[in-house]
Amino acid sequence: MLDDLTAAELRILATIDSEGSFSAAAAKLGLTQSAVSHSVRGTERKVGAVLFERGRQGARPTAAGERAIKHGRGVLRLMAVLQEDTRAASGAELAARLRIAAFRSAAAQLLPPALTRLRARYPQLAVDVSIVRDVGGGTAQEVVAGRADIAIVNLPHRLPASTGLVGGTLLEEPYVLIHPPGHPDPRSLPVIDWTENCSASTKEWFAAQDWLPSATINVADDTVLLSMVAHGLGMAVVPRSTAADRADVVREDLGAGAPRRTVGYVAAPELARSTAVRALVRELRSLS
Amino acid sequence: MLDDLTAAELRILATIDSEGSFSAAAAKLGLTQSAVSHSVRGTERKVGAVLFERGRQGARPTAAGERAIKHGRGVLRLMAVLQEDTRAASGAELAARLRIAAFRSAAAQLLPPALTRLRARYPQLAVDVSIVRDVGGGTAQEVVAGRADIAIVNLPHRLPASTGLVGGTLLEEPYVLIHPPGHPDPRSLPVIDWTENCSASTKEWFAAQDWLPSATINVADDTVLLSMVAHGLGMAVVPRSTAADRADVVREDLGAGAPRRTVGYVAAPELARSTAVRALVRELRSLS
DNA sequence: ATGATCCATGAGAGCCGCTCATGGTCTCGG
DNA sequence: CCGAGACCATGAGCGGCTCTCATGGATCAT
Repeated sequence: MLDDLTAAELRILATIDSEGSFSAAAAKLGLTQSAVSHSVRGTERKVGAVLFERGRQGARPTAAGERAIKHGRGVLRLMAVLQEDTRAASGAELAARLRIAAFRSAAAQLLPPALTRLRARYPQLAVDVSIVRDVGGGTAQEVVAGRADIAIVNLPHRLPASTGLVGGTLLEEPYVLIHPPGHPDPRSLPVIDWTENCSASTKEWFAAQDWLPSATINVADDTVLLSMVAHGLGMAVVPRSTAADRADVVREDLGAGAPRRTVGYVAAPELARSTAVRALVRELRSLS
Repeated sequence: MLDDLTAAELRILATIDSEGSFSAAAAKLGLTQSAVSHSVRGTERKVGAVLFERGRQGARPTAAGERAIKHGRGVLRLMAVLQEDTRAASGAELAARLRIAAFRSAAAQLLPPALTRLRARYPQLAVDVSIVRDVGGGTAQEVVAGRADIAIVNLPHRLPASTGLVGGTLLEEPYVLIHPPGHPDPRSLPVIDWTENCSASTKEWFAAQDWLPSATINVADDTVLLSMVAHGLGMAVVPRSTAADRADVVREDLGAGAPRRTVGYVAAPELARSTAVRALVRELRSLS
């Protein structure tokens, strides 16, 4: 009852959950099925609750087990961060693995310069970038599921606060109107929209205008969109940085009422304080 | 290097930090000084960094030690939450201890009804309320220092985001003007201000008025303030709930431009997800 | 010097978590 | 209906880890 749980026990709980049975977890962890059985029994005694329903198909977590597993994963993450972090603070190289989930345009525009500087500062830091389409749960879902340490998100991001994630703002920028060079009346062109575009604020802006776009084309990729605009197929409203460094389109400032997009990040609270995540956030912020 | 740290080791680190020496920590934990020494040596080996500078005055954490201790405290808190929480989920009584830090008026007005309902829901939940003057770091400081699980704060609250706390809004209410009953010209009375009053927004409001208070009296306690107003010593601008249920003062609505105060909470991220903290937040929110 | 603080270290006791071996229970397929 | 093959449970025993009990060494006061 007053006994501590060990990291090994928590790892066993988590592994049973993801593998689905005691024996599979044992195999995965290089242990005996017996060890796993004993261990679970022990933690159940310590916690004072039954954590798994054992059946022929393996083991399923009970309600209590769910909570234990969830918090247990948090403990394990935090302990990993503790080790990496104190090693880093002692002057050793930060030799961790940082898993970033980002939507395409962020990965293409924000991450390269930030990662360059991060690599210069921490050469031993291994970085995984996974590209996630920013629909549904979006990139934050990757953090919730434990597949990423930090997610780059478009703010405001609609995810129940109950997930317990923490985050912050990275940069804010206005949208600009882009159109083909040399067109006599760009606003008569059809609008090219982009699936992952944070459409709420741009839609609002369009609604407030006294002119209406003639038609709408939907495109899945921002590079394709830029190329279509450059070829005269239409005009588009995109974040300024998306259109930066393109000589083949014309940017038109939308003035004070321009829609703006805010890019932020989200991380599990245990990881938000780790050196690796904080270093990345610092680099991303210093870009603008 | 790949070895897990145990909860006992983390507790030893934290205790050395707060007690200042190996021997004092040993005494506090009911261990031998030898055990502490061995333990620290072991964790230093596991982590790969020296965590304490040993001197004649005891032991001081190194930079690496600071980080290990900080994260270690987080791990310990999270492990405690894990145990309480899974027990609660298994149908047992939630038998935890919830430490609340609040400023005086919140403790007096918000907490009593919320705690009544909390007690009805979780009879076994032990609650400690500590009153903290809302100056300087304010109540949030108590959470940062680990002396409280949740703090009631006035928003916006100015604390560096780097502390990694999470929080939210609980309620928002307007300020009202109160003055003695039956006074011919209440606005000619001196203003009684109150040290803990969230003065920024009320100062702004006064500055925007076309009349100026004749003088200012400062009082340290809201009950005293109300009593002074009731006795005709002056008038005051206070949050509406502060003046509620007082028949001996007159409340005057300040209209649409009235200053407002926002009350929120702040908690360590590990604790924000615990059943106890979430239950309290739920109760506090359902008051308004 | 002597004592009072610290922390370090070596040797042993005890506990805890592992493996090994075995047994129980349920669900298949012949 | 009876093995075979999934599961998980349990008891015995071994090894390692972490305690205590001794010391010992360093530094600072008186």
